[in-house]
Amino acid sequence: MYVRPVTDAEEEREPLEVLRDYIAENGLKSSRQRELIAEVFFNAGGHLRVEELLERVREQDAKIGQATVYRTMKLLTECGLADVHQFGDGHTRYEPVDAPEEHHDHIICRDCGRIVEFYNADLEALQDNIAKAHGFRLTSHKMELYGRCQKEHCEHKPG
Amino acid sequence: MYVRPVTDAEEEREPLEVLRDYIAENGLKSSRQRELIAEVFFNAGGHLRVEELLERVREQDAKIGQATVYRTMKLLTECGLADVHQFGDGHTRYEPVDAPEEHHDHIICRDCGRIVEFYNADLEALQDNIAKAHGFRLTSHKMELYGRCQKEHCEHKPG
DNA sequence: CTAATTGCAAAGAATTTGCACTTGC
DNA sequence: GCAAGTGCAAATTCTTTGCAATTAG
Repeated sequence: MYVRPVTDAEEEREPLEVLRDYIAENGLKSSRQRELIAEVFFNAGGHLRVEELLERVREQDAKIGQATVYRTMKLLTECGLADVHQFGDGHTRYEPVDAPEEHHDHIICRDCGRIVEFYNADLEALQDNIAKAHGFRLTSHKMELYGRCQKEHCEHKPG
Repeated sequence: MYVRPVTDAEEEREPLEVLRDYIAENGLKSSRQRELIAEVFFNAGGHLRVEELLERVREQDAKIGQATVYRTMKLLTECGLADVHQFGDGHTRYEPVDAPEEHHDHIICRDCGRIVEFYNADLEALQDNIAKAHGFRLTSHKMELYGRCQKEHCEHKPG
């Protein structure tokens, strides 16, 4: 797994802090529900479907409505704290954006559904060049590699 | 737009021919509807939503059911003649696979929704290497660059 | 106080499925 | 003739929305 090097200068801000600031700056209000959903989301390890997230959130507060989870995930996406993915299994997945400046991509196993993250600097640079060559100013990208992982690593079965 | 060089040796087979063979080899049956849907699909230029495809197909035969279009697109995907894409606007899009060995990727404009295709050999090679490095045998990939095209090219508005 | 947020249930949108009828092989 | 394909409508699944009640600032 790629581990981002964090220097003192670029120290990361807590996601919840970023969220609170965004809320304050936009005339919104914080709430117990939003805090809970965000907290569960950021501690969950990523690639969560809304359904899974709702499940985990309800372990802490059974009364949370699914609409609130949808609304909160949209909010987190707006303020740049979450990324949306469609890996082709029909489920929308959200993933925390820990370090906006160090984007990562995904390899998905067609056999077992395992999702592996990777980071490749050459790839990032290449993408920028391609976009420029076509007259685009790049804002983000998604790259998904689909394949089969070696048998010895292929532990889980698709859900 | 990238144009694939076609040599005599790797001459392309007509998609409809490929489809007919697949049907024959798998104990399926051809039908007027399938032929029509496939024909419209391959002549449509790509990135079609099912809804748009259904519309165009019904111009030729108003009685075609939407379920048939869904079922046919699934069939075309199975036999490698169509690729599925989710570009994040909430619509599933299908695109013809003309030349399986010359995959292309997409740049999508966040402002006008324009979808531009590109091919980059370095990118393809890099992907293979990345997959290998993670113990995956690559079967396919999707890469989507999101950005903003220069104003002078930004003609259409998002639909 | 006032406006934003919530939970619920209903509404929507996209896709799949059951089934009787039709059609290709 | 039999199995596969079709069209329709109903059923699913995922997500959004309307609204009255609640809550943060």
